[in-house]
Amino acid sequence: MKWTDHGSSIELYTPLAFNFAQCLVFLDRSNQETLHRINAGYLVKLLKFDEEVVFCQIASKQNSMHVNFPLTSPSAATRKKVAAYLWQWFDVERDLSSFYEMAHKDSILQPLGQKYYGLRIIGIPDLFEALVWAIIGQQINLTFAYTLKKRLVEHFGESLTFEGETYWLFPSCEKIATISVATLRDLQFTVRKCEYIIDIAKLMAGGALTTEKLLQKENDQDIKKALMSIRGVGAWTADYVMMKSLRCPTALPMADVGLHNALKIQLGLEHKPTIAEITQIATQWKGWQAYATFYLWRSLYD
DNA sequence: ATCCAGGAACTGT
DNA sequence: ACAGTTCATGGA
Repeated sequence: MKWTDHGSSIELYTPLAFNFAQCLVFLDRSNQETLHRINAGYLVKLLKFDEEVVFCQIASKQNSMHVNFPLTSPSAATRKKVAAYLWQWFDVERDLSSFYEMAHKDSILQPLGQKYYGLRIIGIPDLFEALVWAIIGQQINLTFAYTLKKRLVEHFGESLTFEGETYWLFPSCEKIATISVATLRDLQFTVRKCEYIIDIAKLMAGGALTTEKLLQKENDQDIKKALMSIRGVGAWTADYVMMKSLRCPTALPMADVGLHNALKIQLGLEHKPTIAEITQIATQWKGWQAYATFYLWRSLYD
């Protein structure tokens, strides 16, 4: 991580193949998003580390992201954690040169690699948030998924209001571990999803499931198996979480409807491609399946 | 109305 | 292992 701690602000130095504006397009894809906000080109996000809430304004500069704390004065240790979070969130560490090399030779990715050059996979560093968001999104349209997430966040998350706008933190697993299925049902989650989410909250609150434990596995197959052993986590959710939270570059959520739609559009097909066709197409993406998927998702927001 | 949505568990073969 | 069914509700 390359950064400077200025005390009242911090600065993260981003590589050439990094485009903040492209990342903002993805971050701005829903007007129901409650976990960050975009105001006149800068990004606002609430974070919390060790009981310390941090209000961050993130602006893009020439070769850096500049982060201000207009409402709180985080400690030096917390400033470092903020830097690490943002570095993770935007996948800044990743060297994309071989991805673009591959994309250049792939007829589908070639135009996307050029158009969205510098776009990073916007992650979900918090494993609990990633799992819950994936489960919420199972088999419902994205608009409704955002509605459900908003309800969950606004019922069980912490918030902070600044200049008339309220900013939210995703609820902790400890908090969700204490609520009942009936309580979640009231927010119009299905009984199954209530059970999945509360069970996972308990697993994580108890320390049985952590990012560290998953990353200690021998290989990605073992990580996927461990995730899929959790009730409510199938292949799609496992790959989604590996892609967005565990940062596995080869994760490929094969059953993803967004991926199917993007491919249909990019290939000019009448119908969505079959799993067999996608498997065939994806052989080109070896090592970069997650980035290929993300660039295709991005193509849905032009 | 009708189809489908950033699927997964369950059931029967 | 594999295919069909159920869950369950809103968006377009």
